Amino acid sequence: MRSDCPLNFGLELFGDKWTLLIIRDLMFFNKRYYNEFLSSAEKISTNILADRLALLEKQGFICKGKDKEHKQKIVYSLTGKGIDLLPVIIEIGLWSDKYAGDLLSPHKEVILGRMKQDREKALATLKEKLKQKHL
Amino acid sequence: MRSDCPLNFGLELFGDKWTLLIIRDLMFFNKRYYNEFLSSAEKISTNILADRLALLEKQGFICKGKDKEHKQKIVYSLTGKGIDLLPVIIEIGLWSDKYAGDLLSPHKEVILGRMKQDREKALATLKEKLKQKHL
DNA sequence: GTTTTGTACTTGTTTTTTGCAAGTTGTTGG
DNA sequence: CCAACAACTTGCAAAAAACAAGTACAAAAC
Repeated sequence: MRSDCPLNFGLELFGDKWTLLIIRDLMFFNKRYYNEFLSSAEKISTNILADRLALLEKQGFICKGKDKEHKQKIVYSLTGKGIDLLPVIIEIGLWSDKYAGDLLSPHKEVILGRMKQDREKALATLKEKLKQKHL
Repeated sequence: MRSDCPLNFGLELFGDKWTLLIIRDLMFFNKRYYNEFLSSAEKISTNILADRLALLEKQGFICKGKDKEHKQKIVYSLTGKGIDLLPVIIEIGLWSDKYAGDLLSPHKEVILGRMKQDREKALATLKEKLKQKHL
């Protein structure tokens, strides 16, 4: 580690252009399989995806599971540590909503709109849903 | 841009290991000069610092000013767009506070403690102070 | 039951970014 | 005048990312 600063601690773990996008896919787009992450809009390359999934699992943000029906499939899901990144992701979203102008998807309002109305409640509701889906 | 997702928008601008640390130095450590950023705990290298300062200015997160007394010195300060990254930085800090265990500086509690007590008020107070110092 | 497809990767190569050391240009205090 | 300072720039080696292709094994199709 480069320092004992809390911000730096987080940045060393997920301060790059890809890691939080994988978490987002798990949180908001209900993606669970390798191929689903691969086909996201940002077009992550396969070696980077494999690398980040391994790192995320190693640090305990996500965990791997077996699929009952399809033995060859591996199911990825969030841990509590991963779910707790929700406020970080939401704040980045809110900042972008303020400064990106009309460059963003119109669908953003579904989530961000509620956050602007009542942040604490909207966060709590979303976190509960994530816990039910993932833990 | 890789996509029209709000999270991705933010990550393209400050999704790396260094950019937010410079913003942090401006926000919490009252750093204003090139050499001050250079001497932070994380030891950024000089070419990366120059590159990030140029990017941050280009995107309107910070602005360059002249120092009255010392003509050779350049003063960096935050814009409103930069100040609005405060919640993002705080959320990363709160997350780290929860998961880093005892790896973090004890000084963290000065800021993070108040955030846990009354987030909205603490954020508003800090933002006001930043506006007075920078704008 | 054998070929084909699907899924989760790995490997190799090129390009880009980072990290490190040193050099450059104008400033200023003595 | 001159050494130290401040804000960079430049050059090069190392690491990481992007791109293209290949592999191993399960399952579906024929």
